[in-house]
Amino acid sequence: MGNEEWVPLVHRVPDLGALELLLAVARLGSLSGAAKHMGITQPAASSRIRAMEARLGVALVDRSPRGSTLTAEGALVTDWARRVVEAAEAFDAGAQALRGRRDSRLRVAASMTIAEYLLPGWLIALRGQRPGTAVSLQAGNSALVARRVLAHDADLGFVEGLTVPDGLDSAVIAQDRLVVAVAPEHPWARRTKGVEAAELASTPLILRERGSGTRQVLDAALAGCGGLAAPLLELASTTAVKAAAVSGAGPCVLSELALGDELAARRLVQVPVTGAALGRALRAVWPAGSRPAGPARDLLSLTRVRS
Amino acid sequence: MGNEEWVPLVHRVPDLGALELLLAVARLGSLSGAAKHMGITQPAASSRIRAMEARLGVALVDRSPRGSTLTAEGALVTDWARRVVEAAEAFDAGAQALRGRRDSRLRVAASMTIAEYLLPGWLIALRGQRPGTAVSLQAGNSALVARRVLAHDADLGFVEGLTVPDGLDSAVIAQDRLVVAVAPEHPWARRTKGVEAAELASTPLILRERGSGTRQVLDAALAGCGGLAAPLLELASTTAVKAAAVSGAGPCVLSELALGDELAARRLVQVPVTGAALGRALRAVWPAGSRPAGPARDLLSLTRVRS
DNA sequence: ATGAGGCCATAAACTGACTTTATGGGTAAT
DNA sequence: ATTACCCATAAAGTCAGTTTATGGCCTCAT
Repeated sequence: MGNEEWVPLVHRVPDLGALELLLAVARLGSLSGAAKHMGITQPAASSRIRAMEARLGVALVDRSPRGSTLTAEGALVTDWARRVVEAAEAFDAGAQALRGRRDSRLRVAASMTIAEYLLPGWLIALRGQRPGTAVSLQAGNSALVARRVLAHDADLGFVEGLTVPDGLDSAVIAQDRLVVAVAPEHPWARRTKGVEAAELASTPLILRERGSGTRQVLDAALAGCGGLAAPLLELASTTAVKAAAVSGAGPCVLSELALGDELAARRLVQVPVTGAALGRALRAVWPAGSRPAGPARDLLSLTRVRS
Repeated sequence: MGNEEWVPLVHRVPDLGALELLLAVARLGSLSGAAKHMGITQPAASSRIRAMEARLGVALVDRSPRGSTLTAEGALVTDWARRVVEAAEAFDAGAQALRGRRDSRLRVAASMTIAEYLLPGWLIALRGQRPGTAVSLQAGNSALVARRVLAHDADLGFVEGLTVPDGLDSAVIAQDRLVVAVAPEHPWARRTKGVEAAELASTPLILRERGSGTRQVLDAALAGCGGLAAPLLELASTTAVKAAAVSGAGPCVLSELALGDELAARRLVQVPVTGAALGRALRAVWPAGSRPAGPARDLLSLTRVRS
């Protein structure tokens, strides 16, 4: 992250409106159609696409008197643009949930990992099938989630701990797994067989602070190996942990959900672990006895793992 | 994708500059520091953050005379913003590679799936460790990649077929897997045991067009089960296939790389397949005999799977 | 062929969001 | 107290993106 000569991204990447416009052009097959879809005029769309092509230095669309189609490069750029726009949609879904504080119809409480990585996608899906639903979101640790749900301050909760808090019914919605990851230069990156649980337990690691769900699972999994060594670093956020590991400080342990991007980009390399169960269930929870109904049931059915 | 009343995303999501600024505030702990980092003045940063808070309806930062820290909601929003910015960085890395046509130092040819989903991440990593390297990218099917590499029009190629084209050396860089996915309402979504290869082979599927690497692997894997039934739909792009499957047209088969987002958001549900090997190796290729050197070697070492 | 209806490009005037410049008030450490 | 951070506010400036207005090109149906 810490580059010397940093030119802000904004000057090199078209803005979200332009990317969205490009997607519309790809889908509708014409600039004027895309313009209408976006609520702007045709010359505006033409100018924006042209500006984008100039900035990227590549022709994106083939214009013809009966429509516009993507060039080969345009198709590739559009695919990358789609990922940006989808991330923006997830941002929007989360932000909308965060905004609707008291008065909304479905109130959700979720642990950090779930709120960060899974909920935005679910909310997009929920909006797709029940467009009217207003959702509010409260994020915090498992104890907070349990308290909210029990007090009926939330209609549905999502937790990632090992145990279900008392007074709540639950359903497993996904399996998460803790993953050990190191920078590509780290000796562990070249290990064929990964590491034994005992070696992992005796190695100083980069971890989330004590009390986080992640830390709790790791403690429990390595209890049989003499417990965890003193941490190398203890950081407050997932991102800080990743950044430290990427910079080569040492091995880190995080949810595979949180490590997806880093592993795909090879900024970090996964190290297999033998002899310890690092899996954990992600659960939806609700007050014992009362089965979720209405919007809560809709969301639950979107997330529930079938088995 | 086809909503009735469509308000463009731009009006609901802050622009990339604002998101980037928010990340800078989170990292540096002050508005003025973030402003300097972004090359704007402190009042501009203050105003932008304020505008973003007003738009989202949530306080994002706690301002104090000795710095600004994120609120709890701000931390969550920042994590979502980070995903948008990372997607934008991937866009930029890809776009830069696309722009540098003839004259650049490292010329890469890659198949569509790899160019879409993996290369941008690798290029970000490459830029991180060799900032000066200019990369150009050509995307196409395996045959085109092979031709480019053989003709020394590309220094390094990436293919996803079953076989390595003649005259090329290769290294496996990752394992990909074809995944069968259906809309959550589809009967297969509730199957406990997934589907048998024979049943898959006899079911009309939504597929990429013949000749794509994906299609080729699927044909080969199901050859033993009497071959593939006539496709339900045959579409030209990964995105079109996903859209058709999401809308409930039927089961689709795509790379797990392409399906990541849809599976996480539960727009599609994965169906396990028994009795067929749907894995495939993703390979880097280069002219036989000549081991990659210089920037090509750097990129290769970033992507290579350790084993 | 000829007119109608698509599509896209260009030019000029307009608008507003974001910016800088300029200033003031607050806290903490020397 | 002085210095050095931090942030907020107000007013003036700037530029990208917009609309309005127009024209050219192609295809299809009459």
